[in-house]
Amino acid sequence: MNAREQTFVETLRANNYKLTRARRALIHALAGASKPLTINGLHARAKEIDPKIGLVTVYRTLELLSELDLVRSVHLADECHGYAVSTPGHTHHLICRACHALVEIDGCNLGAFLKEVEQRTGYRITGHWLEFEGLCPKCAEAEK
Amino acid sequence: MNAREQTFVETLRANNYKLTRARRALIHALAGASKPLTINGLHARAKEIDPKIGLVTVYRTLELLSELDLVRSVHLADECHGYAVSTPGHTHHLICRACHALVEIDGCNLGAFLKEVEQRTGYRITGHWLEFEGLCPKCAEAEK
DNA sequence: CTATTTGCAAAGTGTTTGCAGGAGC
DNA sequence: GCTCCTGCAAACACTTTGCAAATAG
Repeated sequence: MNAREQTFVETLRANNYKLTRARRALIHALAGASKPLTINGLHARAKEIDPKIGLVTVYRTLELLSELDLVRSVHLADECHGYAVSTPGHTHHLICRACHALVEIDGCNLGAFLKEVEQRTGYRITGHWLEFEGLCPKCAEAEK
Repeated sequence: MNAREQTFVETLRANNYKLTRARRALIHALAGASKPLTINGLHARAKEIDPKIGLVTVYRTLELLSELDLVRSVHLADECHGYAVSTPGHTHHLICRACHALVEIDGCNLGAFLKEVEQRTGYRITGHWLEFEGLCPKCAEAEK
């Protein structure tokens, strides 16, 4: 069990949620992922651990984990809904358009641009959402 | 017929697409909008002009207009798929979270940040997607 | 032992496809 | 007149809900 899984388990306990077979399986599937996965992808992975887990449970568990800020949903260009483990704080995502590997970008220096936009438009900006798409070193190499 | 509609019509013609009753209705619905609309919203608006227009045609026409870069899809926080008229070039969107009014932000000074991220990650970044959420002046006023 | 959680089945949404009739050029 | 486009219905995919049985604590 790695550090990520540890956090999941502790957070669930701290909030009085039971640690069931299905939840363990899904947590493991999530914690081991290096890229955002779709609901179906997660279901498939979780099934390897607990073959009985149903798709419905995946939906419900993701909703729960999402409320606890343990996972966060990512919008992929092609398929709208992906889920990835969330690291605390404000981050952005960089996703490889070939293999879908995901890197979290922390430290976001949009501040100045944001202020400029606020002045230009009169809006009060309360949030933003930034995603980068590109090629990871491996895929860039492979494409040559 | 305003300038936007003109562009729509010309682009369709230039690509050998027919200018049908349904397309006119949808174009009008789009061109008059100041905020991104959902499929259903567009369907409702288009129906005011051509009561016979079916939802299916809205889907198909939006797909077409999207291919021609005349509209672009926007991801709203709550409802995933919205469509807005696209102005040419690279822009970002600022959307009021209360009334959904949309402002296009042109001039995007992400360049430096982008380079930094490229160096940090080794990725070659080929695209990005930025959306701001906030309160427009009117709604900010109303909320007091 | 009790309350929560699960899995199944079924209902509900939103989107896409096949096809015959209708409209644009 | 010929082709492209539309509308309908039905198929399809994805997500949510109701409920009885299973299980964690």
